[in-house]
Amino acid sequence: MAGKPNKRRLIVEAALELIAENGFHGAPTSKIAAEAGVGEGSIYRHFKDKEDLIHHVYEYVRDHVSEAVLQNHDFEAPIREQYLRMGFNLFHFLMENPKIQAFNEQYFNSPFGISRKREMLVLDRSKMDEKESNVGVAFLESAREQQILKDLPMPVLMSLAFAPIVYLVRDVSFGVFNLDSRTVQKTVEACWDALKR
Amino acid sequence: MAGKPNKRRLIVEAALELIAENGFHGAPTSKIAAEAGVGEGSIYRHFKDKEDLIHHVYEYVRDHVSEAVLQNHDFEAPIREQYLRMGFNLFHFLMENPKIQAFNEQYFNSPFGISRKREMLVLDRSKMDEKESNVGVAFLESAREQQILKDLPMPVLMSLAFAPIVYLVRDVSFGVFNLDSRTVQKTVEACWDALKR
Amino acid sequence: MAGKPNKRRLIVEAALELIAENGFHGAPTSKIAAEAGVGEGSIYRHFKDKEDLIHHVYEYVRDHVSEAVLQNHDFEAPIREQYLRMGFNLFHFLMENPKIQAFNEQYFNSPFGISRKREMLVLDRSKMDEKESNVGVAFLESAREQQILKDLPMPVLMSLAFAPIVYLVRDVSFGVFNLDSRTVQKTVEACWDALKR
Amino acid sequence: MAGKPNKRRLIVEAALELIAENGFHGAPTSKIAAEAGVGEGSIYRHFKDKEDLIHHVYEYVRDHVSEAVLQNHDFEAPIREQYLRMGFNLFHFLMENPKIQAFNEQYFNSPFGISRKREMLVLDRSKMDEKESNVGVAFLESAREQQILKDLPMPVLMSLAFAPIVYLVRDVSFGVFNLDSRTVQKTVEACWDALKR
DNA sequence: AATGAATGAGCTTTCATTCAT
DNA sequence: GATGAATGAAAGCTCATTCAT
Repeated sequence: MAGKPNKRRLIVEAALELIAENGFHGAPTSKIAAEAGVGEGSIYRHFKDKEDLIHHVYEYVRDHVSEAVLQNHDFEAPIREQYLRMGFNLFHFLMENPKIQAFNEQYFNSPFGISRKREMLVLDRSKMDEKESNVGVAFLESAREQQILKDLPMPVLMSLAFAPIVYLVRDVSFGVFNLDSRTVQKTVEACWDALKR
Repeated sequence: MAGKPNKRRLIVEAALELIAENGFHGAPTSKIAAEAGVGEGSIYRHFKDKEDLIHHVYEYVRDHVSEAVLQNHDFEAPIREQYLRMGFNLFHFLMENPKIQAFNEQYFNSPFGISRKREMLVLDRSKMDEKESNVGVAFLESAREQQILKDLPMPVLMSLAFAPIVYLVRDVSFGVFNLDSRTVQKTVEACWDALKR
Repeated sequence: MAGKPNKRRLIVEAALELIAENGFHGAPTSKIAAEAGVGEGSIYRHFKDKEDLIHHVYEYVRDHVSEAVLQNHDFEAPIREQYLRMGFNLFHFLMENPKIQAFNEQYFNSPFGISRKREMLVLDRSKMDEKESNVGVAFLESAREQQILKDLPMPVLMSLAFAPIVYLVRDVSFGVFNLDSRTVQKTVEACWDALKR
Repeated sequence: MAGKPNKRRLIVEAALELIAENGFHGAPTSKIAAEAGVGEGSIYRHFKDKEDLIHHVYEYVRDHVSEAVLQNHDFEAPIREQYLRMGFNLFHFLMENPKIQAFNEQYFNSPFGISRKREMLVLDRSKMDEKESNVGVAFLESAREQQILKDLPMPVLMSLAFAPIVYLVRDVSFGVFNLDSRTVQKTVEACWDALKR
């Protein structure tokens, strides 16, 4: 299987690694190329420019997060169970992939991520949800319709559901403190208290 | 009072403005000096280097946030009221000071902020809380002791209490959507549901 | 005839077009290959390197100019008539083929053209004239021998005969002004005044 | 007098030298800086970018040519004498300053010079003549009004008057052949025959 | 023969920092 | 103290050329 080393992917992963560890400043194209084991010019065969590469790294990251969040998901389970599973999944995935977490934070607080957000606004809302929205939106929307969740706008529900988790992981990644699995569970349950009616 | 233009402060405020608006990329020392109305060399008389300056901008920002959160605070009010007031304050302060919000996000997700966090870990824990922790920690700690809040580690409580607010403000700043005052109120109340026992 | 698409010629013409329109800067080998409809590598099967290609473009251009100048030439006509015809021909050909004019100017004022000139100096003088000299030389030489023209060195006669025309065409190509056919005629006649004894 | 080495001028002269000798390709900013004896960054303190520098080199060159052409000019002398003096001056100046000639040719046949010409067209005609036109225009215009010259458009007169000289100098510069002073004189006189009624 | 992905030297430009004034 | 001209390392990107297919 495979065979071709898939240069494009190597470049994306090298960029992810370097940006996560050193920020955009610490990820010059020369280092990215070296880390990926390709020539500097090859980056520009696969991506229009550095910005384009970074957006593709984001998509790579987003897809992995989405996949992880849905791991072992049981669409028949009660809504609460479904949410707890997603929260738990997200927590553990980010903890085990601190680079992804680190990249995401860098991205969304840089001109790159901002311009991406801006572009998203131009797109039709439904399309945007479909492609972009991190699986969570659809789930929360349906739960809100079932009157299980508080009647709040979607961005608010998204924040209540996932922001504490992401913030916490950041602190844990930086080694500020540690969380045992039981506390993680209780944290996600607390988020549920914020969401539920 | 006043009289001296306080060059140091002018530089800090110029840096805050530029970084908030254009990111670290868009804030070269030459522009900061121009914006502050001082010579380029003068920055290095007041700060060891650019990194040092940026850390001082952070401190400036942090102090303003702390002050804003405590505005009109009634230490005698019920804990819930106290928290709602703080959440509300934070929300409105960040909304009305998008530059501070923007800077904070940039800072905490850049090598600058990370190295700051790393340094903080070296400091004595209690000292850190004293200097650093955004007033909220003391408040939450006492409320937890009174068994009003869930028995969770402080970083978890901090996340539940403030992360959704900060995330939401980011989206609002980017113009993704708008929040009326009533929804803000309900959002902070939802956070309280996550915190309370 | 035809049948083979003559890749070599396609490449030369693509290069001519691009260099004329965008200068040497705007004519990377990748674009030349694309414009010619061949693979990038194929250029190097037909030409040693880019410089070699450019010299061949020049030869292509030179041959076309020479042919055009001799159009409808009557070797029996009076010398003056012969010259006027040549001047007129040159003028109109360059006006109608601005790319050829544009390429020529680029070429003769670039390191490529200069090195070409240098090489020519090494060649035997008579051979050079035969191959290189734009038909005009032989004509002027014979007219000088007949004592119709001033007794000046050949390069001087060539300049008097053709330089004003070439310069004028450049200005016209750039759109600086326009020339009606009658003025062209009078211009060539003026050049004749410079040449004739 | 002097004292300051005038960095700006050093850069302009270094650029002139390198472009004249090696073409635009052979004049990277790094070499220009080295030749001028300044840091690479200093170029950008004095000029917006490389293009800006090149335009300034042109102005430097143009001013020197204009000055040289008017050397020992006697505005009271007969028109013919005045023209012969100008032609002679131009010839000798370019011969003695082959770099200026070489630069000029490069410039006017590059995107730089073309864009300059385009800009010139936008300017008011009279202003353009005043600032730009190489002294010759005013002279020829007045002579035409006095009915001494043929009644031809100004660009035509300019070509007849100066193009043969410039072309010849190019050949001489490249070492194709040599001209004694007497032949130069006769060449300029031949140009006069083209101009005069 | 023909291709075009891959390369890396070399380009223009920026910017944190220094230091003579 | 304060300045800002000068610097040069390092950045993003291009493109002539090669070579495995």
